[in-house]
Amino acid sequence: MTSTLLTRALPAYEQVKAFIKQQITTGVWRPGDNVPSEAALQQQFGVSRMTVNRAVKELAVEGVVSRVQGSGTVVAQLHRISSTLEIRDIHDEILARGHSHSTQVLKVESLRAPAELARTLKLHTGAKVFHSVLVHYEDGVAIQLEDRHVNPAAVPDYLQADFAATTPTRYLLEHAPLTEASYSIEATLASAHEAKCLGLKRGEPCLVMTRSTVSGPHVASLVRLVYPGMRYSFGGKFQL
Amino acid sequence: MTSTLLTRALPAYEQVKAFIKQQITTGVWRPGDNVPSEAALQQQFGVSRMTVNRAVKELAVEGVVSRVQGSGTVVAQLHRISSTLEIRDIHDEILARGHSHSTQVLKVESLRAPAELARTLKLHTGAKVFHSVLVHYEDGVAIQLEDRHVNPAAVPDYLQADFAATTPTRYLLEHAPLTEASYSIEATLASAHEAKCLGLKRGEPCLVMTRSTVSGPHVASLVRLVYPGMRYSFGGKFQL
DNA sequence: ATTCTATAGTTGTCTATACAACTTGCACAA
DNA sequence: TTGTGCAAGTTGTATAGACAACTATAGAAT
Repeated sequence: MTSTLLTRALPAYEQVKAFIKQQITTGVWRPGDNVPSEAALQQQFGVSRMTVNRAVKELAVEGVVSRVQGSGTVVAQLHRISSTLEIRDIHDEILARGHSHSTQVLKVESLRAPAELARTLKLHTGAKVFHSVLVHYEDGVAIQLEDRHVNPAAVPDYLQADFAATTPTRYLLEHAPLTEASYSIEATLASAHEAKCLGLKRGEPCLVMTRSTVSGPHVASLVRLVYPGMRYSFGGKFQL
Repeated sequence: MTSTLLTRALPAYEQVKAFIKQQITTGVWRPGDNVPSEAALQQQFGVSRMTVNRAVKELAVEGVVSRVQGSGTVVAQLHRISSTLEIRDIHDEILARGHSHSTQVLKVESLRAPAELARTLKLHTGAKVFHSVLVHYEDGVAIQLEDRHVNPAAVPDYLQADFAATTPTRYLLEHAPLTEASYSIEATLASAHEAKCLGLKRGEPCLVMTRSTVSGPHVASLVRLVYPGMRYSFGGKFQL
């Protein structure tokens, strides 16, 4: 019986990537320095150019190096913390943490859009807009206030959904395929109403994520997610 | 003279990507559905398998589809907002916005690490640690309080730097090649001292980023960046 | 019924080659 | 001096083929 290798041989392109990353992390190559051309690396490693190309191209996608056609490859100036923020159902998210999720539906209604809301949803002022307000609980503790406006043109049956069984996020992902989204995160103080819903004292800090999603031709949804500042944080990691 | 095409023909692999994304955004293929095999797409588009492979592989990296060797490709369940958070010098960042940057150095010192700090820097309690506190101004308005602890083993000459001329971030990026970093963002209230430094009223909300960086074998730096909540936000965008 | 085996189908890696697209520097002409 | 064009070097795209690695399934053997 042959012994099993604990560390398998890395694919050739991974070895090239590892070499380049090592040169950078050890400070041999510094930001702005030239990286050898594909032809040079090809000779050095004895592999085909396509293999070298894959290695360097992937490093470019990761933001480690920067390439210019016709000119060459250099070590990137700024290192990116590439954090992938997922749009996922808070129901699944809480269950994945091994906790229980419950929802309180505060409001499900149809209303006429005031000017600013109409602008972000690309509708006319006074157009019909759906509106839902929910509080999500993790093991009985309020963790998110979800105040959402939905474009009826994109999701006509939104008001018929049962938000005790299906979260608005899930309903939207299933009924309005996502094509585009943008978000911003900021710190604010809880308003009286928000504090009451989340069980906070007035004046406690909150993390607020505002997110708008596009589905096909429509701006489908504009949502304001309020998290208790002391009980929630966004995090990420970067590794060269 | 030949007329210039405004929209150039897309590369073949981009056309394949566009087709797949279109099937998803129009709802023809839903999350969990099978994506045709590379052989099938190869026939459909009349291109080589490598070209199809590139297209689908890139979509997998982007999180649009999910692949399993031997099994096949399916439309990914959750769509990711992939936001790249850059570690960059706040000096450059402010200048890039066309504003002026100035710095006030509040503290540059060496101290003995208390237990918790020592733990995160992977040092012994009581070990020597460098400490710097600065306030950064954008057009004269305080925008960031930077409270930083640095591992002398990673950056021995940190205290000799002139932080009026070079920001700590820049100094560290140049003297301690970055290999790893992790961060977390949360909302808190400004402490009395922080409020004073940033020119806020006590009790105003702040966005706090805590970040630790690794350079080679050392945990190089632990920094706490406090932003006035009303004047700063993190944002990002996703596009299928 | 259960387990094993062969096989077909799928994705992962790699090669050798070719041409296109772009940048840069240099020689040369106006 | 200025600009034009050329050549060399570099990255971008694409092909046809090959084998490896893995999965799922159907059929054979136990």
